Amino acid sequence: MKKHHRSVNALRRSDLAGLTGCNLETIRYYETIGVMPDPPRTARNYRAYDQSHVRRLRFIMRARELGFTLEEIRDLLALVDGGAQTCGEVQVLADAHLASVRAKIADLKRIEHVLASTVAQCTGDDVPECPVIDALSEEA
Amino acid sequence: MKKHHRSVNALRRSDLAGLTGCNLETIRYYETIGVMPDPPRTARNYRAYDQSHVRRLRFIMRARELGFTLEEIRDLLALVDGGAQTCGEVQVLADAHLASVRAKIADLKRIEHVLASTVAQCTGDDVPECPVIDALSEEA
DNA sequence: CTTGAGTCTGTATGGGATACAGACCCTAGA
DNA sequence: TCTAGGGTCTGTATCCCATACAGACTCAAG
Repeated sequence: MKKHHRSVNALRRSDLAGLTGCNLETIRYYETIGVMPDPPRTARNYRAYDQSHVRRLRFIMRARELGFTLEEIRDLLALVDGGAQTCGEVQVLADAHLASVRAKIADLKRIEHVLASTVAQCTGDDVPECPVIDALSEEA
Repeated sequence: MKKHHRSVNALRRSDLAGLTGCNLETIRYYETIGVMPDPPRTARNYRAYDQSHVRRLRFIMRARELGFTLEEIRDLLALVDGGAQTCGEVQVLADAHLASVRAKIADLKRIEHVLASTVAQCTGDDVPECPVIDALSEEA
């Protein structure tokens, strides 16, 4: 047994980071903004995490991967923490997020279209005339 | 004639903002980061813009609308300011930007797909079981 | 006991703005 | 001519989502 002087199953910050893949400092950040709870401390003031923290951090990370903002995640967690979340409530949040993701995609597609069709006109030559510069400079 | 005591065609900050639709404070921000030049000042230290500033700010705003970062815009402007930009040089920058836009779209589409197919399983009912929560909580 | 690694806190950085405070100034109306 | 209101000036704070670093402390292995 390694770590035999530490209380059973107590995880330090680096352990939690290792188990979740989350950056060390980010964990602390999540605590200060309140999406992760302040963990209990050892006698020497070290954070002592357990499996519940691992689960919660993974939840947060998966939500972030799906593009939920920390504010949205806070709302999701508030439902879950209340213990009485309903599928309906969660769906409202998820649908709202989905809508904003779709809006961003639409925005970027518009940009991509303009950009691609402009760049397509470039000769790529050693000449100063350039459709991209023209598009940005035009006195529309 | 209005404004007859101001030097001919001198534009104040609010004039430039009005002509371009750019936020007042943003203009100052662009000056501090150097994408807009420090304009000449009146005797009383007021910024005195002219048409060249209008053109440059419009250029910047169009580039921002196309999602260029201010850093990328700085590069574009450096080429233009050099007066010897070539279509080839500009194309390199625009192509790089286009690639990053496409990467973002791909990312968001992946997110959209996961999110949409998960939410589609929601009953929306007043029950605690929810596929979205399950997906975020799963011990994968 | 020493040494290196881990942890603690507070604070700075980044991008891209936006907002506000407190001082100054300008112009139109009375 | 005075005054009231707006505009302008600067510096600094705020937002989001982290990431990084400094300086102090502590822990574990040799």
